[in-house]
Amino acid sequence: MNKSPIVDKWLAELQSSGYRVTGPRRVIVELMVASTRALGPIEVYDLGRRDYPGLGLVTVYRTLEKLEELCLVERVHQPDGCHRYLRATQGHQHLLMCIYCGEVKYFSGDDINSLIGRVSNETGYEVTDHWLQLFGTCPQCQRN
Amino acid sequence: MNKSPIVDKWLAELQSSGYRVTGPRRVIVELMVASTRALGPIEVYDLGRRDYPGLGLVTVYRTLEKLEELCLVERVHQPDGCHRYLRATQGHQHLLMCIYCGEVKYFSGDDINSLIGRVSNETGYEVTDHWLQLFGTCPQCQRN
DNA sequence: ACTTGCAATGAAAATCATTTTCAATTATAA
DNA sequence: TTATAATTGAAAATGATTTTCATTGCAAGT
Repeated sequence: MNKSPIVDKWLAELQSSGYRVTGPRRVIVELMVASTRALGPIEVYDLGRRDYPGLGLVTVYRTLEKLEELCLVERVHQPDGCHRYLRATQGHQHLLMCIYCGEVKYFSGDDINSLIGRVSNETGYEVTDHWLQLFGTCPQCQRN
Repeated sequence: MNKSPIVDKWLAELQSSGYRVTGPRRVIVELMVASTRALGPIEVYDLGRRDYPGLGLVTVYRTLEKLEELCLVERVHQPDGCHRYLRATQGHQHLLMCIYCGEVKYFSGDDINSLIGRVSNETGYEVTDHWLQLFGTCPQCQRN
């Protein structure tokens, strides 16, 4: 596994947040940094064990949770109710994800913040979360 | 339980689709027709047993599934991964749901179909599903 | 380098929503 | 009224995720 400044940055981020840098975490970070696809916990588990055979699924869950907390990855909901994890983008973007392989494309939606402000005013709701996501089949998976 | 032409319509819909009209289904249909909130399966189960004590949770799931299939209710995803069910609206609308009580407000988003068409063209993805949803706390629940 | 305390680990068990199985019941077409 | 296939509810199974807990191993301080 080659050195990557981004991997180092993530590990430093963990460290400076009071978390320890361990073997399992290193492997998971490397995977997440390298992937352009959104990965499910089991995928991370399977891929991770190639480099670190003792890796436990529980640790995968716990590490992804911490990385999400540090805004290094984001958790993406899927129509089937399961989740995938993806390197976080700077700023909030909207995405189109392939439901088969997790490949992700970003797109610029219309400004959702003004929509949220408007709807919030009209309804009196305190809006705490929003989803603008598209799902589909990527060109690659369409061939399979 | 009072007569309701909408309840009758739903039951007729079940019937004409080859499904049987049974006690449990009648109760669930009455609940769903009457509710302005999105209800979770357990809620439907608890409410339903007031009128029909023998009602089983499994039957709730199965009936909601059929009602969704007939486009009489729609299933709403929540941030926590669970689902709620809500009387379907005519046409596709976007909603803002209270994560505590399930109260729902509809809002007109910008036309999402043109967005989908555009993104689909640009990426080569075949878009099969989309989410434009807001979550928050309704005025009522903000007081509790 | 060497302790040492506390965070992190992995296995197993627990949980929670949902689905399946199956024997008993019941709606409805004939 | 009867026959039959759909429907039911209980219990068990499932699948994703979380918790528990005894063991391991970072890393801060000597």
